Amino acid sequence: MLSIHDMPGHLIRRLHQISTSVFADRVAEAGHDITPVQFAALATIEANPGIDQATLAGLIAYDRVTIGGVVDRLEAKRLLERAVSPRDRRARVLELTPEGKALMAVLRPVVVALQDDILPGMTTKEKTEFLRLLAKTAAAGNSLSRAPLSLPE
Amino acid sequence: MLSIHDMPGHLIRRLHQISTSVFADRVAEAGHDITPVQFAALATIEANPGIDQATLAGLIAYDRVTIGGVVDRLEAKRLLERAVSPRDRRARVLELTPEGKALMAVLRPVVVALQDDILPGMTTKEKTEFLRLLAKTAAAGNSLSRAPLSLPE
DNA sequence: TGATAACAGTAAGTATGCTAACCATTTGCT
DNA sequence: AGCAAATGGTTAGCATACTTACTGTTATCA
Repeated sequence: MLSIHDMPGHLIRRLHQISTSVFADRVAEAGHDITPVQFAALATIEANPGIDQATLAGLIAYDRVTIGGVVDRLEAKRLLERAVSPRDRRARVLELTPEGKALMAVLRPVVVALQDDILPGMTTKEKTEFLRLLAKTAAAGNSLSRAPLSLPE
Repeated sequence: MLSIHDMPGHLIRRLHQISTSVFADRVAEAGHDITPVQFAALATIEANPGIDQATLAGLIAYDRVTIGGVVDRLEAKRLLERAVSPRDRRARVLELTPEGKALMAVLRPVVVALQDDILPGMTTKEKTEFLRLLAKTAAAGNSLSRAPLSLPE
């Protein structure tokens, strides 16, 4: 009898829960209030200034509606600016504000550092192997997700 | 420069996203409308009739508030019954209804079967190793989570 | 050119998954 | 017994993370 506790789906959820909890703790310790998706959005906009919301959603694998809400909140925090695209009046182009860039400069090392703490209880070797398989299966299952990763051509 | 796409936290979220998507697809194909946490709650109540909400929350590693809402919806669907505990008037004891039991009889094999599809792109050997490490790290990180797994003594 | 399909964004609605605060009840301790 | 602490549940509030449906704009192609 396969118990809930041994099912891959349940274990993945648990690990995700641990991951987001560690993220929240470390970011709060650093004195900031940013969620994982907000960080992902800011990092992607910083690397792709002028990106529109739909492309951003594809790059970080979220649906457009969720990203619309995330961008709302980042705009309210004055971390980014949103403007109608001059090339396509449907689209909104995004840019980090100076405050957004300053926050990323502070937060990026914090977030990079905490990545090492979200896979506890494994040896370095095991961690490497786990990450290899994790990347492999996430890539293989991409199209199964509701909001697949979509890189612009 | 560690990109978002290579960070463990992001990859774990992606896999979780794939996992919940596969779950929703398979359950919908079977003609039902049950979420992962609803299934976990029903399975745990079935195995522990008369369990109270707080203990249930601990067994499936959710906070009490979330489980309160999940139980609300399962009660509204007539899949379980909630009653004041005769031994502790604070607590609510939970039991599956006949409909709840019938649903579990149908759904359990579906959910067990779909577990095999949420880790695509890996060989059988890799899958086994991945699951071993997944269980290991989820156990090691249990206390880091906001809602740790808590087994009654 | 003119219909029509595709696409960007948003509104409304639902379910998770939390925090903080609160009430009622029970437990533990003196 | 009496009282403080702990516990079970709920309310309110917030941020994901979706679905469906709609508006407005752009692209396609007959």
